Amino acid sequence: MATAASNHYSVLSAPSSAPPPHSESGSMQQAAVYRDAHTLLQNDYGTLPGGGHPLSHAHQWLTALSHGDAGAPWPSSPLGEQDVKPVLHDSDREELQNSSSLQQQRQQQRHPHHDARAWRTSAATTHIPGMATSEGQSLVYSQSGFGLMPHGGHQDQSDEDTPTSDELEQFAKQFKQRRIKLGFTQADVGLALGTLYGNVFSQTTICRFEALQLSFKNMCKLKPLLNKWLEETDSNTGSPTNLDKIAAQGSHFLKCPKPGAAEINSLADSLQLEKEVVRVWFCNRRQKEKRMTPAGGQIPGGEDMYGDTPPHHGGQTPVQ
DNA sequence: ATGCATGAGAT
DNA sequence: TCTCATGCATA
Repeated sequence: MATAASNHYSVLSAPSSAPPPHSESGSMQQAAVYRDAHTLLQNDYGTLPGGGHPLSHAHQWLTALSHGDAGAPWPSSPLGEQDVKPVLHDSDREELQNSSSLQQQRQQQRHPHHDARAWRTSAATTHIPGMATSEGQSLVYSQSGFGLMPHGGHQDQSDEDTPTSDELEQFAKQFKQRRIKLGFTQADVGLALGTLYGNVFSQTTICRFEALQLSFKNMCKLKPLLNKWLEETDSNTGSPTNLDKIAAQGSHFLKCPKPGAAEINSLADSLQLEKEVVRVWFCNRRQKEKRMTPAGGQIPGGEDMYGDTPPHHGGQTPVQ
């Protein structure tokens, strides 16, 4: 249960002297933010030290800031169902000595931690039994109610406009799966985006996207690009995967080990492979069949699975 | 995968 | 001056 580790979200630990409510800086960021955050946002912001700014649209989810003002750490959440968890910044301990760290702290801390989890994570019951050590700061993770999108506006578009955090989450997951299946690394994708649409991104960014560690706004911005890349790459690679193709040919072979030109054609077409490739595949397959069936001719079970079959000749093994 | 750093834009 | 988006370097 306490899977705290994996999700870094709570890191607890204020060593010995937990600093009292950090001033605004640190606390605010970590403090709040969760999917529902938006809701809160509006209320909270005003309180920000800087003088609340209109970041409303800016960060829908992640920005949940709290009013870090001295005073109350986080408002209880207006939401309703949330979990409260203790959070602490251990980082401070590293250098809670000087002020210089202030800036960094807030920035750094916030990213990795809450942003991401802000929207999506949450639910998991991971709550740390921990306790707020000395001061007991607690956070509120919301989780279930997300319907979230920015408040009352719109929220259901799936693609073009404002995706739901759920949609983003789903997309990210799907994206990662496909990317892997297609055999691309995060770095590849980032680079591809550059050559494809002009915006190059680093492995870091792609990674963060997949891990939902970017701000909501940022995710929304990147999604279309990644989606486009995915579609393009996908269609390029052909719908069927290499494995799918092999499997398809394999099953076809069972029915007709010696397909005619027409059949090869249609098969090649449906698999988006060159006719020649398919033809050779069948040749190899037949050959293999012979090899495996001794003169006596007692066929084993029928076929060995069709999953292997590396072509000899022209066959290149495109395996990912 | 993530800590730390930085430039850009908003305030 | 703060926040955000992003990247480098590295565990």
